Amino acid sequence: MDEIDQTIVNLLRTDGRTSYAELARRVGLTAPSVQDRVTKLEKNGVITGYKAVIDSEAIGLGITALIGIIPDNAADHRDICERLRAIPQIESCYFLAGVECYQLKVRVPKMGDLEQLIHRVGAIPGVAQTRTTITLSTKWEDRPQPVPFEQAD
Amino acid sequence: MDEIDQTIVNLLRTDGRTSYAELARRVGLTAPSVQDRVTKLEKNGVITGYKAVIDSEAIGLGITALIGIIPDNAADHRDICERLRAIPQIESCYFLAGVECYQLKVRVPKMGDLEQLIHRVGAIPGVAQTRTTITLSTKWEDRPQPVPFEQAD
DNA sequence: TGGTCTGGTCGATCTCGTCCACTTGTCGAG
DNA sequence: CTCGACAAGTGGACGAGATCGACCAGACCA
Repeated sequence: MDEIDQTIVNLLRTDGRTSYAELARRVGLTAPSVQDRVTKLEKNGVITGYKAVIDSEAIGLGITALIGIIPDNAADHRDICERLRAIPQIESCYFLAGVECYQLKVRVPKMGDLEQLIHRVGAIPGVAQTRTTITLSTKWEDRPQPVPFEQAD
Repeated sequence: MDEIDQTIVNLLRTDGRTSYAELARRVGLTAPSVQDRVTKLEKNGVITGYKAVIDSEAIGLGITALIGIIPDNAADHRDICERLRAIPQIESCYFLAGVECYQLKVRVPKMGDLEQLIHRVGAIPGVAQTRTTITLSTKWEDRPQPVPFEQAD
């Protein structure tokens, strides 16, 4: 993971469809060697995938909400996690240090769907309480921050 | 935005580097027509970009935290938002319906950086209080949820 | 000194992206 | 009913990109 790898990662992070030829021009190498580096970055788990960024509202997922989960004492986290994973509307799931030990980011088409979703999460064994916050607007999301400095492989 | 567009969006959402030729095979069209559809989806703001997904830990951003912001009465939200945007470590920023009117997702290399960041956010005029929660682990993040149903353009 | 390994270049070949002309189907106006 | 306009797709052609193998230079070590 040298400076060239960092540049490649930064470029792909901002535009995931940049061609190898273009990357090669940017970093001053040839396409095959860039491809080789990218393949290694993928193998090493630095690059874990590529995604098109979609406007949620445009595909009918107009409502975004954050749901905090407070567990009870008997909570089986493995089980909770599995059941959460089975709910497709949960786009992100963080395990937190705090009273609310999970935070979920969910997206649904309508308020009724959110209500249903909250009930479904609340019904999971081990979940004592949930706290939902509606997002009024997303100022920005997943903005790529440049690779901070040289880093071991 | 018909069924074919939805399939294309779903495919690109899971793998943003899928070639037009491959998309064409999947949806039963030719490459040029798929390209035409994708271009339109980009123009209409359905597809807003493409990103490589990077393992934050692998690039030295091992610490993820959520910061809630409680504003004071004199808060100028335009100004707060601008100042937040200027902080690169803030990867996402949501405007919420609640006492904590913003929630930030931040990533930093070390705890010291997080402390510094909290002070910087707390020093923004209009910010009365911040509440930071460390994420112990990210179960999953930005999992693409399929396009829910037919949707007007 | 010589062998090996890593990371790069070069060139050939195949696929893909992209442009353009043509076709088909739909719909509204005359 | 017919005509023209428009949207959406097809097919072909051509240039650019992806990909593979062969080869090369420097680092490292026995």
